Amino acid sequence: MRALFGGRSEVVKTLSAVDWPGRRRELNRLIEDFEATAQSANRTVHAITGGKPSPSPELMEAAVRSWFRERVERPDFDGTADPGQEPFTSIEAQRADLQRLATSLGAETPVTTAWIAQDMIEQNGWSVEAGSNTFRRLSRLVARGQLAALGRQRQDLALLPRRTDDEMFSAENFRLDEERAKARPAAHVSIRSLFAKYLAERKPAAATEKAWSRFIAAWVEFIGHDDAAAITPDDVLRWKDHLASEPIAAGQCRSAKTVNETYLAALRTVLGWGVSNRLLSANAASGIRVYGPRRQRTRDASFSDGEATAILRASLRSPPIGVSSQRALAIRWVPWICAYTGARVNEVTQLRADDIYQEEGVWVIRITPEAGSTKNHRYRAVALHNHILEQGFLEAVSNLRGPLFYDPAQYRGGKKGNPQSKKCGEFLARWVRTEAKVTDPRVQPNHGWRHRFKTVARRVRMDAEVCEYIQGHAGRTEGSKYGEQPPSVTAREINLIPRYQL
DNA sequence: GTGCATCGGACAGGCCGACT
DNA sequence: AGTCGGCCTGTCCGATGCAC
Repeated sequence: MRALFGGRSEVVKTLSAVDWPGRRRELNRLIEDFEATAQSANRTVHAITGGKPSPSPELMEAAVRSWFRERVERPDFDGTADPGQEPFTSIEAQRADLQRLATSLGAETPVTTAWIAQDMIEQNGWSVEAGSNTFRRLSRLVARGQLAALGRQRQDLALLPRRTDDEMFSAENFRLDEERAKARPAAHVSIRSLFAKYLAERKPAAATEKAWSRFIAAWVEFIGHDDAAAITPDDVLRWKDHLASEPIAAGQCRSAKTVNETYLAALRTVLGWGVSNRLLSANAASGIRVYGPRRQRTRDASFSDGEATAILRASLRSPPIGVSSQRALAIRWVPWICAYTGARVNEVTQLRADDIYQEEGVWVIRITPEAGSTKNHRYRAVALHNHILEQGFLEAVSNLRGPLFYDPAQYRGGKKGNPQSKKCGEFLARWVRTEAKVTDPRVQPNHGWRHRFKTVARRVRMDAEVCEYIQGHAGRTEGSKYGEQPPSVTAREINLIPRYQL
């Protein structure tokens, strides 16, 4: 192995890039190179040492029986061959050789026997050296198979009933082979490789990849192996109990929802993918779930009037000392946009300068997965409320380029699951707690706007279908998925929301 | 020291396909 | 078409680390 790494036991590389994104890219490239080298080295070592199993006598016998069955069931194996034909006579000529090999140790291996044996070794992925004892043993078994096939052929030619002279080819032995094959575990399938294939095919959102990677890792950690085919329902049950009873922070346990719909769902889905792609025979996690108490709600999820005005008032105060211009801009405008459009906070924090434009004479914001992500993977354009325009939002962003609420230059090369736009949303959540002093843990600091938007929309009888569109909910009925909500329509409905008087 | 980036983690929200 | 539940995604919070 060491020789394949230039005789070294350590690999040291120095990063040459001067900035963080560059370094991260360089590091990723180096890691990829290293892993590729390690993999190819592994393959080389594997090829040298075999790594492949040496077959047991039982396995070899079974393989010869399987060859025999295939041979005699082949369409060209019939009793019509003319005994005078060349192939027939040559087989007859080999008969004596085969007989000698099958019964005595020192005999020469006929070339056909060697070919069949070699083919068998390759087919089964065995490690058997030509000329080794195992090879000779296999050759003798193959010779017995050839003799039995020959005997069968002679019986067919002479229209004699088929009879098995060699016990090795008895019906009972074929039956036992089938039983053993059923009992034998399937080829090793690692749960990590299944997950990787699932990711490659499904291409889930970055947030999902981030979360599920942890769950799969937690599973492997718990069960102590990586073999997906070896997982039993009892294993999964033990994991379920462990997850539901393990104390997490503050002496609490995970909720049933967390266990069922994140940890178990991830495992179940990945195993299910394995089953549907014929890599596994059963989904060991299927149907396993925790039954826990329902969560109780003791207040409305939307901001109260007092909370809403507290946040909006705080947005007008000068921002905390030291925050970047982007964060200051976020504090000033994001709460207002959330209040008047009911958008998800990160749909707003990912807005770019180009996403604010005029259409049909109406100023709109474009919320699009291109900027980062949207939950329903769809684009939408939503009018800005007159109150936002009057406060000078357009002027505030008119000179900006690119993302409005975070600075791409600050990017250090983090994964897609932790984008800067989300961090801006998290920053605002903290700001709501500490600066705007909305501290009730039963209401979410940003998401509370979405609930409130819906509540207010009902109060002013906003058109329900347009409201769904504005908030970026997938259409509830088939009909609502057709057609568009033009800016003039969203403008009309959005301006039904009464102005916040501070 | 501090602001921002990153990651780990719990869980709420909500899409969407299956089932009537 | 409406309902339901599983799957998936986003929100929120905590901890830690780096650069200025």
